[in-house]
Amino acid sequence: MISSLRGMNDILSEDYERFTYFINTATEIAGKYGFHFIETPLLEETALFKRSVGESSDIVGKEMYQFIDKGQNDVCLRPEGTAGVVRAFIQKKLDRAGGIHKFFYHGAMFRYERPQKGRLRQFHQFGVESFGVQSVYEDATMIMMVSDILGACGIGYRLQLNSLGDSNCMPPYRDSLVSFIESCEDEICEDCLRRKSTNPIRVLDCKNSTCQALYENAPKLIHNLCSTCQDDFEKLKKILQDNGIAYEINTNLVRGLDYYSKSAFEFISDNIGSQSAIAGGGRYDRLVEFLDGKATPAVGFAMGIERLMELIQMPEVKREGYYIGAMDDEAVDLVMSLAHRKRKTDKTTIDYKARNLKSHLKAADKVNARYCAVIGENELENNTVWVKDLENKTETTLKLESF
RNA sequence: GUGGGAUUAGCUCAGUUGGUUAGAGCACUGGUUUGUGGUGCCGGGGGUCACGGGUUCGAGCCCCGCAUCCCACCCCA
Repeated sequence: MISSLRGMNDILSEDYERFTYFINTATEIAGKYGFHFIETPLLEETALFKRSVGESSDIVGKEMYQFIDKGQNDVCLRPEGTAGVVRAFIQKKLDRAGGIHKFFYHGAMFRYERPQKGRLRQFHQFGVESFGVQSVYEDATMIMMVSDILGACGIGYRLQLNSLGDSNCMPPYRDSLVSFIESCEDEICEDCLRRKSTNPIRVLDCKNSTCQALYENAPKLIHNLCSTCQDDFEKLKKILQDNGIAYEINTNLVRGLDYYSKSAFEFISDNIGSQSAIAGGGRYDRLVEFLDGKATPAVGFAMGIERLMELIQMPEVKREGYYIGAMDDEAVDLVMSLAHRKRKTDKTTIDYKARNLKSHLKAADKVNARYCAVIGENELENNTVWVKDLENKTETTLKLESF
């Protein structure tokens, strides 16, 4: 037997119901916020991710499905969604067109990691990207949208916030942090030593307890923001407060992708195991120019659909449509024609075999039909059909024409 | 990449110190007078006990290997 690759799952039956319910709910809300669907390729040039996600990130460093195709192109299955959307935005020259452009997407992402609860090699994200809005109100709007989507699905969360600064305040902060790291270089772990030269900010969320103890005294970016970043961060907090969205500040929230600046946020669930981030995002004002576009402010987020699946409160399933069955072999042809007609307007299930009434009622119940319609000898003689409403338990006999 | 656990029917799981033909519940399926479902009753099918070796008169059970899954580290959605 051939089975699916490690970390790559089939989605069907009840899982599929939940999956599509989420997509539909999120799509509807994104529409209300004025976002439009964008589909980008699953396969992109490797350089796109190296330049956007960043070579220092784990994603690019060790998790990409990268290979050389038959035309000798170095390509990658996308590990995340933002890079492709930004590439499309630039390629369609929307950066030069100016104005505001808002997109949402959903689809498969690929990361070569060891699978565990809430972590797959092929997983699905729903994400949005907003281009051309520099205002911090848009950052708040992103968070409100995530909150709305989670709310509509009945999912509880904790929201963590941080500011990563901008090109004014980040570089000097980085320098002072590097000096600090060097001051205790002998005591930190190997990973941190590597991070010092690749992406020093990342040492802050090192899980090693010795390191954490040392970093207690490290300079915090949040205390070294320039006035613009500081003002925006204060404003963001105020907007969230005004709109009843609770948050906690996590100064160690740095996020694994290099392109973020200013607002960074993560939505956490405490009910799904150790892979607890259900949504994450932030501002990435420099990314469009890093990818050779005209400088354009941007902000976005992504949600991990598989992680949300078990948290979604599904609406109650209602009985729907018809089940049609025959009690006499002579009636099967008629049942077939009736079903064909009914399907123009209603969900209809039929049984090709003549059975007794009880069997048909059982079967109708099992497919969750609203009505069970049966044709037996009596009905055949009179050109009628017997119909029972399985919800109200009422029954009638109708002329075939009026069924 | 590093640990730990698991693997017996479609699913969830029993299976005694190693001893006949490996079980249960659910699911599936047939019947239950040609007339009433979701909740009655009676039947039925379904297993290379993950895979490969080894020990033994004898292995689902013990030993070794391997694969896969799960959980965690790491990182993230």
